[in-house]
Amino acid sequence: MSSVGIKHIASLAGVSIATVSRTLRDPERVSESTRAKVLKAVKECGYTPNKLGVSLRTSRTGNIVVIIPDVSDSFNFGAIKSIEAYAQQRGYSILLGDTQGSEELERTYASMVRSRQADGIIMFSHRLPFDIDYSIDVYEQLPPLVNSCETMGIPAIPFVSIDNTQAAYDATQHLIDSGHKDIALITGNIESPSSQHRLEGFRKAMKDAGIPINEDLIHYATYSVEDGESVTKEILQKEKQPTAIFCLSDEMALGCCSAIRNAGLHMPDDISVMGFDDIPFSRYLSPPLTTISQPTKEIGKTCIRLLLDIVEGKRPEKTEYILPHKLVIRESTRSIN
Amino acid sequence: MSSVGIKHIASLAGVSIATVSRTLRDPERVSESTRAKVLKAVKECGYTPNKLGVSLRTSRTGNIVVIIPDVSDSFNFGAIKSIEAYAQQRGYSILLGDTQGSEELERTYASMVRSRQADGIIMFSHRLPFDIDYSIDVYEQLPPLVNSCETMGIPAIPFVSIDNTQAAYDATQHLIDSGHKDIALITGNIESPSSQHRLEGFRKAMKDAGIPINEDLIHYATYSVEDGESVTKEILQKEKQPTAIFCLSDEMALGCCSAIRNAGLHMPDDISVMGFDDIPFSRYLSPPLTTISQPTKEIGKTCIRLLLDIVEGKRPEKTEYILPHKLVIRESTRSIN
DNA sequence: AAAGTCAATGTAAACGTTTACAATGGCGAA
DNA sequence: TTCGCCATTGTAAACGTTTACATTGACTTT
Repeated sequence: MSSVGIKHIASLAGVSIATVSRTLRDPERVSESTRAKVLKAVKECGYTPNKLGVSLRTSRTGNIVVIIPDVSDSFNFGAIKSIEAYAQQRGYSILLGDTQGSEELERTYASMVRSRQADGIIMFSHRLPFDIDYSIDVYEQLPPLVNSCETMGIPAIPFVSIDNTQAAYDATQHLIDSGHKDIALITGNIESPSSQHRLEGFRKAMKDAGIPINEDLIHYATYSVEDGESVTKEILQKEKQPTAIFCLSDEMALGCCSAIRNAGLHMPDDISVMGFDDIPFSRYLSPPLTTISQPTKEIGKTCIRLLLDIVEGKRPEKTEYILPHKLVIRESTRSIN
Repeated sequence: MSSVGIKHIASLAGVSIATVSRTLRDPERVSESTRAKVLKAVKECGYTPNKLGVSLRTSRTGNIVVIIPDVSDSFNFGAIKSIEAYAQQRGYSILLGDTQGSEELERTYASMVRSRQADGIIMFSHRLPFDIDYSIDVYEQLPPLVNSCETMGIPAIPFVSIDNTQAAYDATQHLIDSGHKDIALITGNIESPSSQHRLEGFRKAMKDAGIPINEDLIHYATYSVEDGESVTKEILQKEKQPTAIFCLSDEMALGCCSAIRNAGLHMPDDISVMGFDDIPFSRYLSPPLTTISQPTKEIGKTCIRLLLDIVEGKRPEKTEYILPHKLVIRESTRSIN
């Protein structure tokens, strides 16, 4: 991979470097004949402008970094895809940063904007990935940043999400309407606002229905297949079993279903399972999973639109964007009335 | 986000910019007292070196771009994770580029190394993402590049993969050993070498067993859930049905299983299903999927190790790295002897 | 013919670093 | 005292661009 610069092209075409630059950025500004000469030289050398030089000069990179705790969590796919599509439309590239949940990696990727390798951040996690000094203006210290699906609880940072409380309320309500009273709940990482809100929604629905909550039926775990499986195993070993299990993510529900099957039980006859997220796989499970569907495409698009506006200097009107969710009833739950 | 540069720190600490740079890169080279002054100024301003400036000067970025047709294909997870882990260990960052199968996007991401935003590429696709001139030395024109799971058929480009032919042979052999003769096959995108080799392995196993191949049972599709589902639907509508279906990816197998269930049939009693890849979900399916397991962690680690060596100037000894696969027998296939 | 306009191009500074080379000064050896 | 050494620091060039400003010369207007 040889390295030709603008100077080389300039001398090859017999013009100044300014003319080469102009030919490439703003072709109208040069005469047709010089343009031809320059483009010929460019083609001959396979010249590509050094983006470092460009970005250094213009202080814009055209890169957006998307920070995700785990790319392998299927829930994020929809959002990522629409983020990519829209970004590309506006001339930006998306750099995906998978952090495996590590705060250190979150900070590493986030530092790409501080160190001028990217123009903004979309963050799928609730931790602020850098330190700020709350004694001085917070706004001034923030890079362009939008929160997806989670919130950091800092008013200056816009976030896009569904109403997790209401969604969990709706899911719980559906189970209650179907006659379930003994409902076990498996949460995601309880430090994340999304988990907290979903738990809250569950409690509220139970309370509104006048069903006392048995705290033993609330299990604290993480949004992973493995936890769904191991916690369900525990649940099934107890003496008194719930008639339904509400998993706060579909990934967990997947593990949950597997544990139920391994115990020789059947869904939804022996036990109902409710998921949350509606990941692409859920409809292919057997039985297909009843769950809460999030408008991931819309979430992604809203995030990136918001972020690019901020990058380009427009402050967003709102700082909270709550998008509608949907209860998707499939075959993993049944009425026991 | 204020923007302080090295100059500002220098004047704040009362030293030259060279000293600031030295303090940060090679602290031993400055006296303890100046070091203290500089570090104090750095902390006060929250100074982070502008990576563009650094990279421009040093012509190294510390970034590796990983180009994947589709992050949502679960098969890639294992490799990505180990790539990330090892890269971080060696001080590099991974930028994930999802291309949605678009050649244009492949080229966009690949151009990051030509435009000096990244040092090398790991490519999960079989298309060369830039033009090269075969009339002059190919080696000279290639950026640091390693192929994962697919090969571009260019000897100068190292690739890491399993022996797809043998793996498909083994899978087919297992079905044959179990008494299956009428085996339907669903391929991935037949332009990819991996699909071609797997198909080849299937043919060879059938031939070696003396079973004539019914070309009507070979279906050309893509490695997606949707295709697995629709093709299986077709298969099940035919008069004479196979006793087994071999899907060349687990994603397809997932759709295949769903179609079988929807047709009111049961696995493995009515029909056996063989997958390929052993994605994380496969063990959680009902019934758990019999499939070929790829050593994704090893593949990823080999790729990144190879690539970083190339980036740092060492030519790899070999250009072909074939890692061992494994037949994983679960419950979606049965013997009909 | 003189003045003014305008399109096309060139010159040089700037972006933020690293680093070769030069300069400084303290200290020990002769 | 003089010299050389060495640790520490500074100066300035370089990396590859973009762009404000200056220059040139052709053409129009008076």
